[in-house]
Amino acid sequence: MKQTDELKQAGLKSTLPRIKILKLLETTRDRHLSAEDVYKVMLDNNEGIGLATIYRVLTQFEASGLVLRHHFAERSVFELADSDHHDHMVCVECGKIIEFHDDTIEKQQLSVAKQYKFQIQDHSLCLYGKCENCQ
Amino acid sequence: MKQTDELKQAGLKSTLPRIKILKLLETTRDRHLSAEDVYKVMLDNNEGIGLATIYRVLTQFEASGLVLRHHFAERSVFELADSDHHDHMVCVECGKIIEFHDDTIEKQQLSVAKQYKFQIQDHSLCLYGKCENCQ
DNA sequence: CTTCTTGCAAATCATTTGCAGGGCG
DNA sequence: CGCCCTGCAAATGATTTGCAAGAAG
Repeated sequence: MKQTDELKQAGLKSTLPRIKILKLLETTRDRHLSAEDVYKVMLDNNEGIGLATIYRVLTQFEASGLVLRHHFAERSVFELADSDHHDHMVCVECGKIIEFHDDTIEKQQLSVAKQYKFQIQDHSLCLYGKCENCQ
Repeated sequence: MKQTDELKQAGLKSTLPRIKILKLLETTRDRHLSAEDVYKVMLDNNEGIGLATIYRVLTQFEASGLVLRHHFAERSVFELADSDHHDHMVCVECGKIIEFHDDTIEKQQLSVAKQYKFQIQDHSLCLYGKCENCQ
């Protein structure tokens, strides 16, 4: 059971809710799910996992580095943390999320921070607008 | 009375709460206030303005373009919308906010969006870390 | 006066926490 | 079998809304 090992590696006991949530995240790499989203899927599948557990597990996943948390549209969304760093474009029409990475921007951020003697720990860059289909 | 005119120009009836909130924002251009922040100031000044009104007024200000809303640290903060566009660095220790503008980053964002045929309406770039004093 | 606005309290929303019962190692 | 984990319900914190009383034009 792959997820079991991933959880152990992350320092988390392997339990049914955690395995199922991790599995879901792995099958939805192209999306970014909110706790509520995860909850709905679990409901549909009659997994009997409570919303509080989803929040707890996702927070634990974040703490252990398994997932990343973003704050789009005043709501937390999560994605697996095993891909390279990237920023996001969010379509305000359909909610589609496009990931991108741009070295020029990344480097320039460091440069700007240095100018202000600011020690960057993290950053979030999010472009809002309309994706190709919604224009 | 200057604020009265600004409100009318924005299409809002000039009322005492609105004038006072607008005035406060104008005297705190260097900061970014949350609804709660505004409320506390009003309380200290015995203005007798309810928190709900603050929220309503700030939302109306945003809708009319008078102020900008940001979502730092899972909480909405507002700033007058009359200055040039800039991005933010937020100190995770003391909450200090540093504004900056970088043309290279701005241009690169447009370029990236074009690559994905994404029509940018807005963007938010926020660097999190420690400011000079908190390192 | 008539309508838009406000204050207060109650209602929501997303998220967190307390607690008693359950499941993993 | 002990301790960590879970479900459920109640608690929170931020923000919104309903409604009757109050200001603005």
